Amino acid sequence: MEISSHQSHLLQQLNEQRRQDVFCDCSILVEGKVFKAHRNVLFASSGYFKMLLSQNSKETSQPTTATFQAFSPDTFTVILDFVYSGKLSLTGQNVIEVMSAASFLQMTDVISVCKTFIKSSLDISEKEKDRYFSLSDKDANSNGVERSSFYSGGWQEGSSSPHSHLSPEQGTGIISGKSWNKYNFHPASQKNTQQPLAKHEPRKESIKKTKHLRLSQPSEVTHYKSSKREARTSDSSGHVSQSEEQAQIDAEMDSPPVGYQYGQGSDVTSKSFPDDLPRMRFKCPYCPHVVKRKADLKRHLRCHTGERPYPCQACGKRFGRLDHLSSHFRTIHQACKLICRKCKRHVTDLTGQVVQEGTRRYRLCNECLAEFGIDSLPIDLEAEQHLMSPSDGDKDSRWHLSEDENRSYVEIVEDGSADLVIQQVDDSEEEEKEIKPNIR
DNA sequence: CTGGGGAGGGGGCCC
DNA sequence: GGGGCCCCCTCCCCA
Repeated sequence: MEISSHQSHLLQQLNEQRRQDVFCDCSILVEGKVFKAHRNVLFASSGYFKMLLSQNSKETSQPTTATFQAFSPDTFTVILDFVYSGKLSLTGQNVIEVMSAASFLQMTDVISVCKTFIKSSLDISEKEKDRYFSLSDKDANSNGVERSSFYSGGWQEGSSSPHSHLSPEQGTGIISGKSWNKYNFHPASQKNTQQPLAKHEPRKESIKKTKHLRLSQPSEVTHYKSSKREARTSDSSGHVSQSEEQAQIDAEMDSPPVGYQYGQGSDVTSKSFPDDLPRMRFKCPYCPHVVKRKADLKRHLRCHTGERPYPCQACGKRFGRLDHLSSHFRTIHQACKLICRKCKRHVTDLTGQVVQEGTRRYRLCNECLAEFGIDSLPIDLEAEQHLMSPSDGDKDSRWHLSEDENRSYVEIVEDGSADLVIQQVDDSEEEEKEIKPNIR
């Protein structure tokens, strides 16, 4: 006979003991703030503590003290509250740090939930953008989703699916039922978890990453490839099956603790964890990459999440970085390079002209123009400037066009590649008027 | 098949 | 922290 409330009751009791500092035999110091806890609970919840306390098992008479500087007390509060309640309080503000801390502490279930949270946030973001761009989309749902979600890792007996996943849309739910603590000991038990790594994986870049990160990683597939690239990768080596992807996650989970491997500002006072490396670096929860700045980590994370918040208003191609969009726009749509596309010679407004082919622009020298028998066609530079000039506002609305401008945009886009438009360009003037895509 | 060039993408770092 | 520049690498196309 099994009493279903026993587990939750037991956890509640332990939580009460923690709050009242009863039987607490472990102190965790986080940036000067002391957290009391039970080593049994920490051992059962975190791979990191398991390793730490295992080494300390022969000295059980001594209270264990651990010090962390890799994350804030607030973050550790979230983690500890989860350990003792199964409830994870995630917000858009803390999710990265909680995930980083969970990675450090080898709490794979927390990492999974954070990943799901981030992914869901991105989904929402994408939906909102799509809705914004699509005037006809009246059926968009999931409005007003609370970005701060409360994840309840249950000890509930009735949780049938041990790996059910939540999204912020769902609000509250169960992480992994009564067996959540098992993950910490046996990360491989996540093999069957339906946890997507991310909505959009970066294109296959394993070779490069291997070089940079000194870690072999399976190829990854982006969903934003150009058609040809997509066709090639989707049916060849670029394709990664769900199981392979999961295997990657498992490999990642099986890897040594972040702090142990990279220093990451951690310090365990009573134990001898190496800490030679620079402190206060930001560790990517998806890969071994470490950056110095949080902003760089945020940028780096986009290559895992596939988030591409910067669409080119001229061709629709999306970019994960504004500078990449700018570069793309200058190169593709502005013909900034003063080089003849055919003969590669340097051209100026006197020796060559800008050719417009659909939304693409490039320069041809007069000789090549004559060779191809293309006559100059007038182009409304003013309109072009209006078309390309971003308006004020947030990053999504910067490119929004007035109705007239929008019309001209559509016309140009629909020009197709067959029609070539020659534009007289004064280089000096163009530089002054330089069009800034998506830029303030 | 191969090499060159274009384009995209990632990291470091400065402002 | 965001924007932007520079550098480097990879992929892809094309001659």
